[in-house]
Amino acid sequence: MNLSAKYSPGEIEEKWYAAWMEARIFKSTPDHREPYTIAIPPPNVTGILHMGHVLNNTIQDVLIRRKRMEGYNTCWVPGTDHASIATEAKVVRLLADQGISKTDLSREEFLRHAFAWKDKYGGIILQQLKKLGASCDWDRTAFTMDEEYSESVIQVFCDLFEKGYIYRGVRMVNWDPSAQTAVSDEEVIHRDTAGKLYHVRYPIEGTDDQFVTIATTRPETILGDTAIAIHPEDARYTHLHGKRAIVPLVNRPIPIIADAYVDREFGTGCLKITPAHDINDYEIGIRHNLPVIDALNPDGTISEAGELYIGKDRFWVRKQITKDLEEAGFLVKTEDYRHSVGYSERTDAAIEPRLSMQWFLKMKDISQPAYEAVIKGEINLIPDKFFNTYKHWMENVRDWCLSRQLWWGHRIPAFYIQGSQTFVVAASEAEALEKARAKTGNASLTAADLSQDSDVLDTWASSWLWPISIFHGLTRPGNPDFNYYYPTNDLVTAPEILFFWVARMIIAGYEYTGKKPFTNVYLTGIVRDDKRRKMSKSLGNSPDPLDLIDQYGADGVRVGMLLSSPAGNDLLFKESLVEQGRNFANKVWNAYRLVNGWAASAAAPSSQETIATAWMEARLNETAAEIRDHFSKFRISDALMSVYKLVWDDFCNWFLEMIKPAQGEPVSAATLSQTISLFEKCLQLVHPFMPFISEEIWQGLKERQPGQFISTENLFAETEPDAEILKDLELIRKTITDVRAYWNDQRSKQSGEEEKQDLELFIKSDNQAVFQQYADILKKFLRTDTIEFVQEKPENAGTLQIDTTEIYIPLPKLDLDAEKAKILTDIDYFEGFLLKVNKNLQNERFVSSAPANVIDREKQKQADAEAKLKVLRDRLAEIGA
RNA sequence: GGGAGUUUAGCUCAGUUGGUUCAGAGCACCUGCCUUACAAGCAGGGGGUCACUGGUUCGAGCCCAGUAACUCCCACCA
Repeated sequence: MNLSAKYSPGEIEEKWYAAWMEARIFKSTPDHREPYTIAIPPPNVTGILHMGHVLNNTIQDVLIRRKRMEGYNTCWVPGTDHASIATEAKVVRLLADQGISKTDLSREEFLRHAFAWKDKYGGIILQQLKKLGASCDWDRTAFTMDEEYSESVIQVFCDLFEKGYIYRGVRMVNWDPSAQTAVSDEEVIHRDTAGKLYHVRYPIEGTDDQFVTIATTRPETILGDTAIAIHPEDARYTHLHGKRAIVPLVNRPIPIIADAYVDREFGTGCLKITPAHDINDYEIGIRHNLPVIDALNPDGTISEAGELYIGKDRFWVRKQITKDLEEAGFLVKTEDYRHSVGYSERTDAAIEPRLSMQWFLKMKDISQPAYEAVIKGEINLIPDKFFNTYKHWMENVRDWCLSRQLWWGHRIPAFYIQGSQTFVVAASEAEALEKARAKTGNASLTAADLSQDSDVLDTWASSWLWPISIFHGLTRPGNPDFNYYYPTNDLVTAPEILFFWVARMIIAGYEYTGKKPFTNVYLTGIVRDDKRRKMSKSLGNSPDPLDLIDQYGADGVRVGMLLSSPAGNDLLFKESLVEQGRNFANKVWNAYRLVNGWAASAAAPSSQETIATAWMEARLNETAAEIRDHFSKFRISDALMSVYKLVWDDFCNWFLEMIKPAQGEPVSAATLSQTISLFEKCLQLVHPFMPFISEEIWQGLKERQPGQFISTENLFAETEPDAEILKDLELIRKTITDVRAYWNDQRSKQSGEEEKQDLELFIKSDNQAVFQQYADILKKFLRTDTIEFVQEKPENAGTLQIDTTEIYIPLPKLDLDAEKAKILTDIDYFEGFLLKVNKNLQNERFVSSAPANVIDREKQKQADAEAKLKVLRDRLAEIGA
């Protein structure tokens, strides 16, 4: 078979993904084996694959594939999130492009458009995950607005209401004027923003020339002012106590109140109070019983209550009112001012604090088991630095605003009776009617008398049920899938949503199943560019993962992504990492080309072949143990690096070179078959990281049965590595490296014909047996025919010392001065070293307090150093000091 | 303002309860090689006062205190 010198992933990846699907090896059904389950963090249904997804899903796939090969019944459940705000915003934009305004549509019409959009574009991201190699059980693909899933969301809402955890109330919320909905605290991003601080004076009622001056960054909110506040002990303003001020332009008299909240140091020490549009003002308003003037409409324009500028946008008004205040003589001064402004995570609109009627979930009691679970270590956060973050958040948990003023999502199952504020909560309209009749005592109520709350639930109020509802644990409690797969094992997600999602899943898990939803939470880092900037569309610094896959192959992308991403650390993504991944794939490919081209002979294996296979076997077992350890600690990139070095250095550069026959020559049949078996084992270690190429080569190495795949073979058994051969080969490898370096260096100092002299080795060693045993390997790697063992140094030979072994290498031109200098440097070093060791051993407190093994080591160090020094001093004497 | 974390080679990071010859890895860099699997490669090499200062200890990259710089999370002053 002729194989290309360059590995081309494209067709191979498609071929094997199709074969895996055909053979249904990702499919999981409950059986006698131990399950290993991961619930995917569902991406937005209309999302497309970005680098964050690549990182996150590569890690999940690595975990799943590894466990699959270890014999677990692995189940990775994929799915998507309806992502209420993000999706609704997208649909609104799409409709706007078609000239349709959301406000012109009925709820039903809008939802028809939204579902059409979802059906067309929804799930694209899942197809993209397949390109990456994600081995999900696609038959289980879930969506948070599936009928049964929705049922569970509503069921939970009703239940929480019954239990008294849910309440309805007027609260100051973060209002997104663009999406026209409340958003949670977690969805507000605070950014330092350049603004202005406007100093505005309010006339004191009943005077012509007295004013009180306040400072504000939002002059348009003057329209909603209902008081001026000063600090009760501020001597500058005691004369104002009990007086009233006049709001400029609108000419509304408002009280001047005293409240200790006011910071005397800031601005003028006077604070205007706008209860409807500032959370602190709102609280002051409650304390002082102030009226509330809501001067803003939901879309961010001035409402009728604002009296002026009605219907104009808040930012336009800010400019205009400044001008008008100035003209009327109320604007004292304006200064540049940087301050923190909240922006909507979804729409990037500046958030307005706004009073509105919302639904809330009381968090304190319900979150207690979730708090304890992590404290007690029932659930592990990886890395554990997130433990403190989690603890801190849980100890200061705030009530959760559940309602969103959107249409796309789960509609809140509250039904108002005859347009009043009296309501019932029920899972269906029929049930609601029953409850309404009971509540009102009016048996003649009909469905027409009920109107359902128009809000939908926060997205997280559905996705917090994810690990439960993907197995229908609420709608069909105790079903076999749920019993078998739940709790899931590992969750892989971003730290950004630790509170949004992870904490709430834990809460829901304990509340509704009495069990944790998962055991380990692996928190990935954020994918950044090499300048540590977050990848974003606007910066244009985010490569398209699909382009990368086209260019480098999915295996290369996966490896590139994992090469430098320990858990919880941000990943500085560079395309060169993906290149490195591709190069690794190519390396493996070429190892395959080499082995594939070998013919088998009937001859018995040579001694070096026997040594090579035994050594490779030992290295493999040693590294496999290392990798197991890394996986047990979720050190995925360390595990990858172990595999990388095992394959590249040990397997390719040492093992294959050891057994490689001269061109066109065969290798012994026994060695060839052992090589194939060793290669297979390497590929099994590679497979979780590079599923495609490992499958391709594994299939090519031997005839396979239909339905036989690399992942259906269990990982090889744990075997203790042969320590002796590892130690011996370590010495041999060091010898080869040192001799090469020495020979290269010396040759560069020779000149003319002398350079052509062949390398010859004469060895004087108290370790002679080992060198003898591996002489063939030394000869092969050093390209020499001559290795002899001697007691005396030959004429005209330089000396290379390794530990206490002396290797004499004949050279036409010797640089004795350089050799002497080197000996002196080494003597210096080892004398210093010995001094330190001796100091320890002569120190009574060391000898009495250090453990026995440490003392033994110290004695060994002493002996080693003394032996080396002796050889060095002898050489120095011989050379003629 | 509250909390957490980081600081080790040019870059990104390991260094597992203080004890091998401990100062490491990958990449980058330098040198020599188109050696018959692979130049997407092979062989070899240089490079760090472990942020700083003090302390504990027979012994500190590791523990303690202080200092400096940076990062993140939470809350937020109009």
